[in-house]
Amino acid sequence: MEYNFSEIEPKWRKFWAENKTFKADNSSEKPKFYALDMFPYPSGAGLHVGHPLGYIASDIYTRFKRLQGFNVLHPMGYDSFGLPAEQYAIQTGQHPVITTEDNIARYRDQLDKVGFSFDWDREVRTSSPEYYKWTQWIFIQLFDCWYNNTSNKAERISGLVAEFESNGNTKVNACSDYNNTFSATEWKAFTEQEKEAILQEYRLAYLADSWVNWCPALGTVLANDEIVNGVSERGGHPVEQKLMRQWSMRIKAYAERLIQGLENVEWTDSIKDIQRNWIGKSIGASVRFPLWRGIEGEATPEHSIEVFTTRPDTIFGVSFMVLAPEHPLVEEITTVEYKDAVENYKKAASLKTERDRQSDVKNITGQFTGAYAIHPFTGDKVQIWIGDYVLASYGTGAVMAVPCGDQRDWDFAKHFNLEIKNIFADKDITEAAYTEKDAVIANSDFLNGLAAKVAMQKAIEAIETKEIGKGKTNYRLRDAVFSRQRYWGEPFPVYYKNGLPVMIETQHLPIILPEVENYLPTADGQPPLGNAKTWAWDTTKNDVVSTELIDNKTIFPLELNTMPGWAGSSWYFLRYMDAQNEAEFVSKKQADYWGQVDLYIGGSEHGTGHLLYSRFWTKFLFDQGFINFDEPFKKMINQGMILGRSSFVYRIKDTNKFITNSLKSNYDTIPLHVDISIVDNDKLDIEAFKKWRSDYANAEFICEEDGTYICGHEVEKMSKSKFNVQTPDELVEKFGADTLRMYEMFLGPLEQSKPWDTKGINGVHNFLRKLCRLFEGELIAGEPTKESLKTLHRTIKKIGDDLERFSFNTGVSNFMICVNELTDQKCNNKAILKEMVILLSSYAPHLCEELWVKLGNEAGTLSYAKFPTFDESILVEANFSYPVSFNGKVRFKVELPLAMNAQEVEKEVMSKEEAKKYLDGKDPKKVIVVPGRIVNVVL
RNA sequence: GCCCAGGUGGCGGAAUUGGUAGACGCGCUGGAUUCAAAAUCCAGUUCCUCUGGAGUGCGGGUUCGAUUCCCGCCCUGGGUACCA
Repeated sequence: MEYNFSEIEPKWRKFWAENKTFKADNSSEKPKFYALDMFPYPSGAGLHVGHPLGYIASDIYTRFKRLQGFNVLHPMGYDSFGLPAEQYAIQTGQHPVITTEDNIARYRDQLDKVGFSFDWDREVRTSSPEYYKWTQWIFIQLFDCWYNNTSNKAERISGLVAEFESNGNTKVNACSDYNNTFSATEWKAFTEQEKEAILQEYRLAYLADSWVNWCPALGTVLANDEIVNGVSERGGHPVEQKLMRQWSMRIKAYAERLIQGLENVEWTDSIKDIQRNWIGKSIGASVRFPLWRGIEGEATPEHSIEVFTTRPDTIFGVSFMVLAPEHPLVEEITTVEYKDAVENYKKAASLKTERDRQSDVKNITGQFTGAYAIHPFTGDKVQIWIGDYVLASYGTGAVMAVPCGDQRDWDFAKHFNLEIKNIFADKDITEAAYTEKDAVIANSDFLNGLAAKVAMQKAIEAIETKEIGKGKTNYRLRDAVFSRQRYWGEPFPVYYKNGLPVMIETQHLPIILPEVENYLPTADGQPPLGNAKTWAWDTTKNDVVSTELIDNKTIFPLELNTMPGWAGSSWYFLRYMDAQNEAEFVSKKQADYWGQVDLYIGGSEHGTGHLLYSRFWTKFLFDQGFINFDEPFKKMINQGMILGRSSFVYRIKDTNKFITNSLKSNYDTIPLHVDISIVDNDKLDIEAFKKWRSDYANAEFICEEDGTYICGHEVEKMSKSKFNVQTPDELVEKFGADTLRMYEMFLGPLEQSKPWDTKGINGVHNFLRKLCRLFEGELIAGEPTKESLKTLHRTIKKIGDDLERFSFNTGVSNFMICVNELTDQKCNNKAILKEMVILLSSYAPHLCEELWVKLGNEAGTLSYAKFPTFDESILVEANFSYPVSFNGKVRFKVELPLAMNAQEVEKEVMSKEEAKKYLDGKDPKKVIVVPGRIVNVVL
């Protein structure tokens, strides 16, 4: 049988689509399996071979699960809100809806060519109103909830209001930035305005003035995870700190649960670590240092500086304090004498961008304020400084400086010649601070002689007894800014009444993104939605109306910001379960049936963004009883990146002459990227090169001896500008989808990054052709040979094991071994080939469908066939060829029955001629026999 | 700096529990077939000073036996960072 993939493959893809072969049932007697891929952003560039890598793996796995009798959910969709479509709109005026539609069509076309078993009836697009209706709905739920630290879950805001009305806020244990207390009477006396302002401090989605990362070049704020090395992840523009009124998400409330939850998921250690580090839990104590009032002479407890420390055991080592320049107390405490110096320092610090501050770590700066605090245990006066190594946004924005135990404090003390007390027994701190937590504490009153760990506990006890602080856990995780000054995102279902945000009732959703003439910010600096003419909420008609009608009585302005990219992607896995539901975001029934995602495959670059936010929303939806699981992704695999292999030609400087790779060192050359499509196995197609660009039409070449021009190569990220992008389409065209699927798996372990190289693709293609040759002659129905049965069952075992541990590359190898063996055996037995086809069908589904029919089976039944059962008895051997080693070096082999015990094996081996040769007349000190494994003779 | 992952032939990689290092594929070499080419088939392919020896980044250790376990170091990739 000829391997005519270009005929076979489209035929079966059409068959699957027409017969809805991969439609998932919403209820079934079978066990369920939910396999999810990270849905793509449909960019204009289309897919390159790196994109489908994870999809191929999950597709192979889900096809395997179907064969094992699972009801499989394997959906796909598009994360279709985002910046590139908007920027294209700004440049060309093309509406992002159109760009997005076009890109999705291209993606779909490319995806279809690979033969995935997606259930396309469940497709979601985050930018479609039917979808973002529910994103808006979830936002409203978050707005309507607060976090109760006592019950340790999100609760409705109405319950909080009821509590305020009966008891005020004194008994409330909430995750909140609100520090004041009020009684029930006081609460009732507040105006609506005041009440809402307080409630904002409790809501999980809240409006607040907060320091945000403002990116002037992009004209929007960015979340922490959207900034890399102090510049925007997209575009690399500078980012500055700006105080802005923005929607935020109180993800901090879930910090502890986000750490704890990692214990219950099967993710790699590395991605769990990324999340733990990002959340940044640190255990320590908060301590108040009273201010020393030189003039009044005594400290007043109301005036104190609160610090957070992870080393309360080192409290006797405190010799000064440092506040962040932005700390609110700075102005109050600074003495007249130091006023100008402090002001100057503050100004200088505020002018530094985030990036400057980061790159300037070695440059130690600070300024004494003239004020002193009183050490709560020793009563000593300690100087209060400001310094920009202390961050306003972490802890309390103030530190107790312990130079002997913290390198930054040590550096600061050295630089400004401040005291460095040594409170560690037998540790030298003359050259650097001692930062390990294993020292014995000295010079520390009641902590003397204690190990750091014990001292830590004791210090916290003392701090609590003295009522100057308490044990405390801090998290680095900040609340997530949820507003973006963009057009192409979900509009907020929010209008403003007297400056207060009001949620639109959920029955009026979705609030559809308005048309604008211009996608840029407005002249007065409003976000792009400020350009919309129809963008006001009529509370009598419950409809969006013209902004001209705004009267602030019944018609109010709508929110001009849109939601960030991660809004839609934080819950899409739930929508797939019930994608067509118009009444709910997902029905309880479907959410209960499908439950957690059993297998999630995607890149690890989402470790601090998407994977954290979607866990947060899942926990929230769980708290509110909408779903019954609080971790979205049970098992996750992070596929590695496929890197490009760029080809280079070498042009002699200032000429149009090109030198082949091996001779380039003899000349002064410039390497130039050359399109990989005109290079085959590093050999340049010279004619094609001349045609590639007009300036090369007259190029001259200095070639290898055999007249070929050999290119150099380098492994780099795939990108258009490096001419090293390989699209899957070309390869499907040339070799077929089954070859592409198997080759992408054969490249190496899924999780590893690896360079793309088409050199080896022939090997995989030849394997499929070799397989076809097995089907060329007449196929026989009778008993298979013992040999073939062995081959088959060895393969069943290996393929099954490989799939279970996601080792797809060894899976491909094992198929090759199997086909090589069956070819040697000239196997034409139907029973063997049938099982073989089922095994291979998840890797190479098109060809296997074809062979399945050739074997006399009904078309389309292969996907739901039964995965072959491994029969161990077939592989049982009577003999084993023992490798015999002397001092660990294998010298010869002896074939012996496996039934033999150790003594018999030893006797047999030692009686052999070869053994005598290697013994060389000596007596062995010891002979180790591991039955069925090895014999080792120690001389 | 700290945390995580990794380092094996010319190349991609295999070795699942401490037990024959280099499976499988590419590439390369030689041969068969062919007028020729493609395709296919057969044989070989870790290195060396080759009846032997060395060898899984480097140095040590544990063990009868180490790619695998332990200690120290080097390199590559990823994450993160004045986080108190």
